[in-house]
Amino acid sequence: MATESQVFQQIPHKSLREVALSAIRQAILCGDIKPGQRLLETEIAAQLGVSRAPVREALRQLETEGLVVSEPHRGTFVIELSDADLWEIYTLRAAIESLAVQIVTERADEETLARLQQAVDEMEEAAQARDSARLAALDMSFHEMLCRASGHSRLLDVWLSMTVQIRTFIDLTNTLYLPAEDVVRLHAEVLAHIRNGEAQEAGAALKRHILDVGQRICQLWRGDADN
Amino acid sequence: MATESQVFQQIPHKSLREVALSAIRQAILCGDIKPGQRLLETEIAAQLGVSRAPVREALRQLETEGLVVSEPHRGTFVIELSDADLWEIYTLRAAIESLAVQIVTERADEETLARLQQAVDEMEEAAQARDSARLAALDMSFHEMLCRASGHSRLLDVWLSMTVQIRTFIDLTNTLYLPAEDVVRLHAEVLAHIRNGEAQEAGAALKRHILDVGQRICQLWRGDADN
DNA sequence: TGATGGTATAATGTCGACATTCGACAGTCC
DNA sequence: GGACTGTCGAATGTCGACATTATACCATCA
Repeated sequence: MATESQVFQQIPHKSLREVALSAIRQAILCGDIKPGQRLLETEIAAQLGVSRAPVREALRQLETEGLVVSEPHRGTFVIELSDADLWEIYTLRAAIESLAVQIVTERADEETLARLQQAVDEMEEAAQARDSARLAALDMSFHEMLCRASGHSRLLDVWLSMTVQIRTFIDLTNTLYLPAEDVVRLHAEVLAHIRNGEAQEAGAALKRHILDVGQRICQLWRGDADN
Repeated sequence: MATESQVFQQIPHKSLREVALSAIRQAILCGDIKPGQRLLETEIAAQLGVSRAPVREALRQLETEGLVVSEPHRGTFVIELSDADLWEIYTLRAAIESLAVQIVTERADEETLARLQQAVDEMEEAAQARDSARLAALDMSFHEMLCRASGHSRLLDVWLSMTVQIRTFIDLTNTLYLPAEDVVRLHAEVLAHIRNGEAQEAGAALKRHILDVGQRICQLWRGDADN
């Protein structure tokens, strides 16, 4: 390279497949397409103004991501989550996030700690302001930060897949499953363990927290199912 | 149904995409296609006697499975694993298999226990017969059984993805990374904990075992890299 | 001699059309 | 009237062809 430093950022080269992928995923997560609903390749292609080929490839990818299921010659459908699925997702999240926080504890740099601390601080504010939507968003953000900070790309992939599946079920960033004070306290607790270098304790605390939320969501699901 | 019992077995309805998927995956795992090697859609399609469409979809699926990577307009390549990748895979395996064995401990039925016991018994035989290939295969089989017995489909998916990636690197069923006696002993230990209902201990033992093997493989990789 | 620019080639990205298959509906027979 | 069977429409599965783009090679020029 003749240029001494990075001057230009890479120009984003988006294929139609990637565009279709994002569009469909967002439509599902926004709730524009509901769980169980059928995804018509022809219609999606027509709406996006592209041919069926990139749409098909995007659907295949969404299938391996676990957002949709498809049956041969029958079509592709948005997943419907049972309580067994919720159990799977939350137990898996508990296991991998526990690993993530242990890794973070062992390698945490100042910047990461500062960002986690900032999230907790903002949680505190949101809790006092009774802004539960913001609090829920910060909650998710804290967990995602942990997974990213672990530098464990496969762990992050699994985490993203699980949370995306959950989002088809409910908008996690808008609902709280714990009293606001508890949310703040539990995350502050984990962060304290990270600061103290207590990897085991941090992992255990986070695991308990996630399993607890999972149980509450399962209970809520059963309550909804009665309707 | 007019027929009283099942007379005909289901006709296996395999789409060309699935056929291509299996064929390519097996070719990679068998070592016919080596890590880093380019996968030409046209050539694969020609060899399989199909068009490029199902081959492309199969490659996309292999990509999300983590077996290949593809760059826009450049092509698709078999993954090459660095020591960082091996570290990711083994730490993740340790975390999820630990979860799997805890679940199995809590719900193990007699049949599952019997099959696990049989695997350990056969390990014992293989160890005494100095049949390391068979021992390695039984080892993998034991771990896979645990993941299947957990009834946790997402956990199993992640496990399969990780082990498939590892197999592009080395044929796990043909190489041993521990003395034969240790292999038998460690698995027998885990099984004993399962029988005793000691979920925590079973999980911890399995986690140690996997991380240990992971470290050995990483060391081996560094040794190989010097060549 | 080295760097720059153009060109050829080959692979991927995308498209429209045809083949295959599934589900529903109507017709027929008992 | 009920159950089986044949037909029809629509969506998916597959194909071959064209468009786009990256790479290698070669000619040109300072």
